[in-house]
Amino acid sequence: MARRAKAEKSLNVKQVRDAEATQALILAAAQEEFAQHGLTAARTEAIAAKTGVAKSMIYYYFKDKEGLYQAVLERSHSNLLQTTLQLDLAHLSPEAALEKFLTALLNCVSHNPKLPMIMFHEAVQNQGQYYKRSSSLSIDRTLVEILERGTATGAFRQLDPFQSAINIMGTCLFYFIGMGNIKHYPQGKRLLSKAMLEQHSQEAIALILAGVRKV
Amino acid sequence: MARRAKAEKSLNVKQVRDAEATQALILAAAQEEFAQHGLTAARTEAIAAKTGVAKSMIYYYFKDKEGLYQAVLERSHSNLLQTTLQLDLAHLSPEAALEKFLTALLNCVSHNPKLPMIMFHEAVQNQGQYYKRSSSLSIDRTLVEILERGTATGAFRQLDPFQSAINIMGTCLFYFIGMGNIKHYPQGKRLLSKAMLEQHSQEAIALILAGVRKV
DNA sequence: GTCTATACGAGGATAGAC
DNA sequence: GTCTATCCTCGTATAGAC
Repeated sequence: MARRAKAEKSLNVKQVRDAEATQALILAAAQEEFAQHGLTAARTEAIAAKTGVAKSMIYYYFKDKEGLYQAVLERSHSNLLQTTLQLDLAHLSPEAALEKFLTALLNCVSHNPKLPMIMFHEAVQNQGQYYKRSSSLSIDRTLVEILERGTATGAFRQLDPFQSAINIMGTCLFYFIGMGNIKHYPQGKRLLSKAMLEQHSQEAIALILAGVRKV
Repeated sequence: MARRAKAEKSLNVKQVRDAEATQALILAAAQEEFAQHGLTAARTEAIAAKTGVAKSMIYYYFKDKEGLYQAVLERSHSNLLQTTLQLDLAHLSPEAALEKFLTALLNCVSHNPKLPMIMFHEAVQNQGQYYKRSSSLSIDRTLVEILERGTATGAFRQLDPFQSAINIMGTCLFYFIGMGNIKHYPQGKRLLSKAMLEQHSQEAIALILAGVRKV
């Protein structure tokens, strides 16, 4: 109970016997664990320890580890999915649309840096079998469409929209995925500080916009 | 024995009782397994099954799972490390140096598409604790130096070399990491076909060179 | 060097009290 | 809804024969 009270405090939750609060607690801890380890290597034990609730609550609310994983996956993607769908890019020029899209994307992941790690584990470990269901593919499709429009109007140079969409996503997301290796680079900056995240967004957008623009 | 003979044939190995051959067999299978699952989620059982040798041979040659992991990590990186060190970029213009570096990098990973997956399991799961030792940081340092030189001479636009190096690596490597998710995108192409790999290299280089060049 | 058989611990999942 | 205690499978690692 001491452990639970502490965990609750750090996450701004109060009641001691509240279904929703407990679920939220578990989901938050699970997101961290799955982000670092992926489905197979994640430990329900570790998740329970972080939340302060009993391990069995995971099974009570989510049936099994896989159920919890799918809940985390869906919850993590929904934010980004909502955001990109609400952008209303059709009336913008390709370049303006691209910049708006990238700003939204980078803002999302800056506020949820675990998301790229989760996506990555899902891609590599599970070959995207769960990702497939959670129709997050629409994010990529949005980007491809912007690029297609830009090459058609001549605003962008001749490029392959599909390949370029992948490479652009890489430019934005790699920072978060490679963090664990990057941080050993001899330079004292905290990669998740507000200043560094802001700088990363600006640098990524600048690189991409310059990279696609017609010369 | 039937299983072993088969595995040996597919990897062009012959003798039935040969220390080096067995080690190579295990290393090859382990690389695949670790690439997909990372250290913790990898199964020694699965590695043994792929090779056709008994599970206990892993422990005979590599002491334990972690020992095998480190051997795989070192072996996987050495190729890329060798290549980048031999490039002799100092006498080239920043732009030429960058193109040569990128070509070498993309060529390496195209021939060993598992490498980026291994690097990033290492980054995410293990926070780069093994990567750190295997002085592979020199690859990134090479790229940072090219960018520093380019901004100093005015060949490149004003950009942060450290941030840009990360983003550039992302442009090149994300394709391989995100493959599991990307392949579900509704388009019939095999991402690892020679044609697609070649196209990816060209698109990535084009995007990056255009992205850093002074306008 | 290679195999088979097995010990042993870790971790997913459940039972049942409160 | 939540906890404690427990079951049992899976997976690492070793022993020992060939």
